[in-house]
Amino acid sequence: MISKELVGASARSILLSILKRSDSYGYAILQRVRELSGGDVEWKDGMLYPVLHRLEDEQLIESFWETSDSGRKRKYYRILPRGVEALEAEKQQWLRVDAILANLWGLEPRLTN
Amino acid sequence: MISKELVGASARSILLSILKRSDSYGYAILQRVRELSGGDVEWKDGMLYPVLHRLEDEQLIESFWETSDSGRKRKYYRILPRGVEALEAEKQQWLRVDAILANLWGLEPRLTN
DNA sequence: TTGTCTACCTATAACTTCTATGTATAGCTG
DNA sequence: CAGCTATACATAGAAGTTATAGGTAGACAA
Repeated sequence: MISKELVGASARSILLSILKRSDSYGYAILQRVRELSGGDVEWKDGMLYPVLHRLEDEQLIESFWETSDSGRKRKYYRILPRGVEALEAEKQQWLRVDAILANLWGLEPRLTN
Repeated sequence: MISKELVGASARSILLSILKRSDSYGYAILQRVRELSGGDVEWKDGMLYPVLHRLEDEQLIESFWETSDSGRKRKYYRILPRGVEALEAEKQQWLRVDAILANLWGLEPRLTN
């Protein structure tokens, strides 16, 4: 299990990264995260939706409704240019902190780009 | 500048890592962090002390007073065995999340040991 | 018709964090 | 020696965040 601080600190980056790859909707995102983390990161839906709404408020993503073949309605999210920029900034910050920790832990620094 | 979420998520690991290397006290820790991060992580003292007290409450570290040559009193902190274990756990968590992000970002996975 | 999975949403209690502020001493400079 | 800066520690409380628990509802299978 991953601590809630870490989950919180990585949530926006993970969400934006998933949406950068392709548009998606809440339920599918939850499954994707579970899959990516091998079950270590267990987001509840009640945690995900407020974050999505927040990202939308900040105009990093936008949403649109679609109806699936089964007739079920899904609210899709799409990353916006501002979101791509924000993701890049968050990535740089993550790598910066990672470098500090790697240094303290005597790990090889990551070769960025 | 690093976001407060990331600062928060890394704070305990950074503190425990510093103390694992050697005992230290608040003011010196602040300077060490500033130095390690090249100024990117700017902890205020009002942010540090509550975290130190918290770690002490959790018995991950302990404190003792010393008087420096200059006659100034300093409250030193020393990592406890439980703290070393906690640090190792936090490290594993960090690396786990880092692996997820590295995957999403198409970076080389870090070779852990 | 009962249950499970899909799908979305929100109020609020609980928690955390930062700001502002306080105390006090050492040592330097004019 | 007055005034300033750096050192050193501490906490109250405002402001903010987050997780829990709860709610709605349709599709589908047993």
